[in-house]
Amino acid sequence: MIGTFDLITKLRKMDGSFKAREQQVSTYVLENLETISQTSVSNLAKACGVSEPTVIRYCRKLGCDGFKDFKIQLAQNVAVSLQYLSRSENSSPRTDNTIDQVLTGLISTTNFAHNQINPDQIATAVEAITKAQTLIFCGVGGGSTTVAFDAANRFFRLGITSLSLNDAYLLRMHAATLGPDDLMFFISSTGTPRALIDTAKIANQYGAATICLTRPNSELSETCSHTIGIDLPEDPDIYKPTASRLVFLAIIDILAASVARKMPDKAKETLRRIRASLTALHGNTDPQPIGD
Amino acid sequence: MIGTFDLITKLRKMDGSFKAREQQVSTYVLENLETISQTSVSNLAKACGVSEPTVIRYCRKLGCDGFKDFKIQLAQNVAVSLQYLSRSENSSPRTDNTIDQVLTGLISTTNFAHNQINPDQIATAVEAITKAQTLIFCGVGGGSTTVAFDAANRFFRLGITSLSLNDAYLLRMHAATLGPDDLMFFISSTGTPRALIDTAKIANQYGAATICLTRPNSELSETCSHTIGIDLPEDPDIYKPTASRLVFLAIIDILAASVARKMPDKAKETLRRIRASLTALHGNTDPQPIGD
DNA sequence: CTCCGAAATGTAGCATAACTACATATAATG
DNA sequence: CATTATATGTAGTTATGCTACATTTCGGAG
Repeated sequence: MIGTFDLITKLRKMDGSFKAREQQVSTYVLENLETISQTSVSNLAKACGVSEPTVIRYCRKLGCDGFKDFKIQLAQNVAVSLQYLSRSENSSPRTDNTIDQVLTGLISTTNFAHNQINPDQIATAVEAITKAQTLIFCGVGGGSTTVAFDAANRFFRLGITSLSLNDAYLLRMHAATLGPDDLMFFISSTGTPRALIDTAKIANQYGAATICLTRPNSELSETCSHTIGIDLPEDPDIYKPTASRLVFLAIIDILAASVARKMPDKAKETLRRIRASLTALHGNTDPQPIGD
Repeated sequence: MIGTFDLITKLRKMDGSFKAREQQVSTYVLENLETISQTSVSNLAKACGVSEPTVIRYCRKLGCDGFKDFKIQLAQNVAVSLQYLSRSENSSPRTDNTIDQVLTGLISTTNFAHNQINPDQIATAVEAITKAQTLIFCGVGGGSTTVAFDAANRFFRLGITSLSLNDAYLLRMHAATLGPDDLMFFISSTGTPRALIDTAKIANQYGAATICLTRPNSELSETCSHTIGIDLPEDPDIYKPTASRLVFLAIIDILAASVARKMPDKAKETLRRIRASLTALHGNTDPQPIGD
């Protein structure tokens, strides 16, 4: 929808090639970019010493639907262009821009992930999770451990029995206790840890579903029955921690949200109970991350 | 100029505190952020099963001049949030856009946080952390527990003794063992949990540094010696998990990266050792999230 | 010149959008 | 159960964006 191929640029580029009256409009617009969105055709026309239809024809020439569309596109362009200018005031000297670096990294990694995520894989995973009685999230090595921990924490809130494991022995032991109603979910950025691969094999053997969130075509991915494949670039700057686990967490969020929407009643009730159980502690029922 | 201090955020923040009909509008808006700018009051009202004035009142409640203003501000917000998410139409049918919703939420929350983070507070925290011998990260309630866990995991990689706690008893007990060389780092999205506040008091008493990453002006914030203040909107759609803990994690990343840069030699050596210890397991020294 | 025709611009009126004032319904309170 | 408050809807007003058509302007052929 947002066909906004940088309207301002287009406008500048075409400037000069307009017929006399439209040029007047163009000049005025360029000088008042920020305020146009609050103006009406008639005002703008008056300000340019031009008739209303001229303004509209001008908008059309720029590829907009009409004045309305023009205003919105322009407003969006301006907002995008100006967003960085405004943030310099409150922030101090800013000698070191680690803040920018990390947050920019997070955004670009998110964007990168967005293109990689295969909705079908998500859908398949969601279906499997919905069917499962018990979820076991497995991650080893630190980053993935965090993700697994958080995942269990998310899904139990939906009323699904969930736990997370990160110990190589416990992984195998748990796998051996599973049955067809259970699901083991493996998290790994590399897809190589032996502990996970072996555990997946055991789980498969006993008929449990196995899903992994990991690099596609990795050994772990080959072993599990479903894969959510994602291959994120690691920043070689060892001081700049990777954003990949954040994206993994975001994917867990996607799964949790999708699952919740498939079973809204149960989830709603569970969350209500959880929230109620917390009210006594906080005396506060505002929207909050349920459980701090 | 653009008074648009992230309308989407505001909208999410206030969500839940609306009266019934306005809530209906809010819900619809949140689910159709991108298309609102092309809609008219009457259409929107119809789509929500609500009367036109209700829609307008809703806009006013959000601080907009009227529907017109609302549309423009929202369009600008969406543009800023979405500029990163490449709208590639490779993404399949898109019947259910949970993926987009979660990732868009993450990005807009990140942008929002970017504007809130005070570099001075970060700098102060970094200095304190650099001086500390032992770091104890404290978070209770699930989300913050994850963050604390991950934080300890990050900082130990820099060669700083770090652990994380989430048990109310252990928190207090540990606090009682601390001295001036130690630092307790509290994580809470609300800043209200008793366990954390009490623990901070104990830690203060014994001369340990206390830093919190939480809502500014909260009780926790008042108790600690330093605060990294951030007040994130919670998405009241209980099915859509909050992005706030992801931003918290990103802030931890910022801290870790900053600390690492202040002590590059030690950190580098530690990371080298960690990586070496893992090579045997993976046979792989490519840039990777150190430790899967 | 002046006449024609095409391009450029304007006029006036229409449909719809946004908004307002007031009326009705619903919930809270004594 | 009556009485306020609060929430929501109805219907009508104003302003906005747009369209169909009229008028002007200008370049060139006769």
